[in-house]
Amino acid sequence: MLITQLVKARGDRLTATDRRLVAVLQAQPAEAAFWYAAELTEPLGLHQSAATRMAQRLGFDGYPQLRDALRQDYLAGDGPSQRVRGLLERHPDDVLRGFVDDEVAALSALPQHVAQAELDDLAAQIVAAGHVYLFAQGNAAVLADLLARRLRRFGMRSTVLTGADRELAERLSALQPGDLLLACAFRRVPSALAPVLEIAASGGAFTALITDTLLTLSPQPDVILAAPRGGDDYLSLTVPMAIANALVLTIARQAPEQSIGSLDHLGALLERFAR
Amino acid sequence: MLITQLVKARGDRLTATDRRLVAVLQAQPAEAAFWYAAELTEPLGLHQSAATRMAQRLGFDGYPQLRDALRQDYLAGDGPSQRVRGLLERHPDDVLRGFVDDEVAALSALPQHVAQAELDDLAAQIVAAGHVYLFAQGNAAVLADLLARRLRRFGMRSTVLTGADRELAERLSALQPGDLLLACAFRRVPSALAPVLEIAASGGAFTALITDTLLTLSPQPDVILAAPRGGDDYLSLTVPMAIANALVLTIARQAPEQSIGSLDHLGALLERFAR
DNA sequence: CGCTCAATGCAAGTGAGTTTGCATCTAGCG
DNA sequence: CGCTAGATGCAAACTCACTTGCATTGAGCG
Repeated sequence: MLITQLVKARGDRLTATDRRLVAVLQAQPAEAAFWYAAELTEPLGLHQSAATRMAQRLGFDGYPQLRDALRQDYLAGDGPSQRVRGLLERHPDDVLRGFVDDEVAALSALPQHVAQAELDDLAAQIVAAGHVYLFAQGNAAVLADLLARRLRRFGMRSTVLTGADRELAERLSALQPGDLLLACAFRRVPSALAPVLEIAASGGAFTALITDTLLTLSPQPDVILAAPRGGDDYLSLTVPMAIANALVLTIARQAPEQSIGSLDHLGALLERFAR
Repeated sequence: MLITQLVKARGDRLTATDRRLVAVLQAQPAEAAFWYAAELTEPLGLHQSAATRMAQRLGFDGYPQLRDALRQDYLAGDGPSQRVRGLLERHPDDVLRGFVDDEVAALSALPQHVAQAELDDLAAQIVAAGHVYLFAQGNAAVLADLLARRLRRFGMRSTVLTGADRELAERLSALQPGDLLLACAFRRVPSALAPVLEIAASGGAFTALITDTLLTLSPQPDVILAAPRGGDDYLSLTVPMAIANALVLTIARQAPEQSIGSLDHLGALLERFAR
């Protein structure tokens, strides 16, 4: 994309305000191609001259010249005609486009498979839980890591359960009634999942599972959030990660004082490190 | 299409010249939405006032009003911003739906920001590299982990660079010419990034960066793959993860015997564990 | 054949959008 | 702490696209 190339080449001259404007141009290329300077700057509370100066810092005579360039770029590369072409004939060489198409399709379908009400339920359980255990094996481990990071930011305590059996058993030995186990597993059932679920359930913990197709397990988790992933051969974590993110957002919504307060606390701690 | 509707309704008042102009508007709706009156009329050897008068005969105050209508019609119908419509009617309580909308929008735009050719270049460098160093801090660390896992499956050696300065320095001490550094950084520049890039570059390594907005760094990486992430407040890793996945797929495509062979090898090893 | 009306080109006038000099403010630096 | 350089807002000046009155042309019609 032209605007990205321009920033790569001349970005060192840009100010913070310029970058805010550029971000808008990147996010809304079609609309921005029509805008006057004021239409670009006013939503950001900036004067229209900011647009002129950003354009000049990017090497153009003025803002209209930048806009012309954006129009050309938009019509040449990303115009609607190109788009339709893209959807019809699959791109044999464009791995990125093909992959993105699959991912978008899978992601768009996610709300049909997971209801907000289910997220609300699980979020409430997590907010109420004493300690959260996150189980994952293999690639799914990055999901558990991500969830652990986000929960930590909210001031919630969690333990990531990864690795071999002995490791798992050790970590689970601290489990108490009122705790919660959230497992992430895809395609195949990890051999450790059944015992972990059993231990958690018999220990009085609430159990939940984020998965793609693993709908029948024994013991059955209390909550299952399941949505198919896109693509056939290469399975990404986009869809389950979206579930995880939406879950985090739902938690933040349910316990705003706790989550926001924790972020403030985090900021204060960070400043003490910066000294 | 709007212009067709207008002619149906008011076409009886149009002159022969008007119809020639309308035909151009119908044939090139995307381009015409940008044109000044003169740009529309001059290719036909007509004066710009012809545009004004055609617009008036179609019921508009003047030519700019007609053009605005064409733009609206273009953006609403054929344009890529049907997603904007989805973003307007926001779901206040459905966190999942809102989040998915943002993510789909950002992901759809990804191919506009990163070209397959760029992925091809970087993939070739990675295939040729002796050792791959993956740098990431904070949330981005999950990305580095994911890349490390995928590369490992292809039989490529990699080192994840996370954590504090001393740790980084130790790991980097093994860096050799012909190695490759792939950094992941978003929104803010991690303080360790500049020295790491410097060390890698001066050590003869190829340097690359996956990012959202960090386009200007010193030293500048050899390759930058940049695409904005969706949403305003909550920034997910969906878009950068898609870049990473597409990169992995591109590598697999470029070095099929190596990547597939490694997977076979992995399967054989797994069986020996299962015994 | 000449009259009338509508269409079109021309060019001056108008107004919206853009640029730019100036003043203010902030951050970096000695 | 004061100084300098750069960034930003403001407002006047300016540019340029658009409109409109007028003149010309051509077609239709008595």
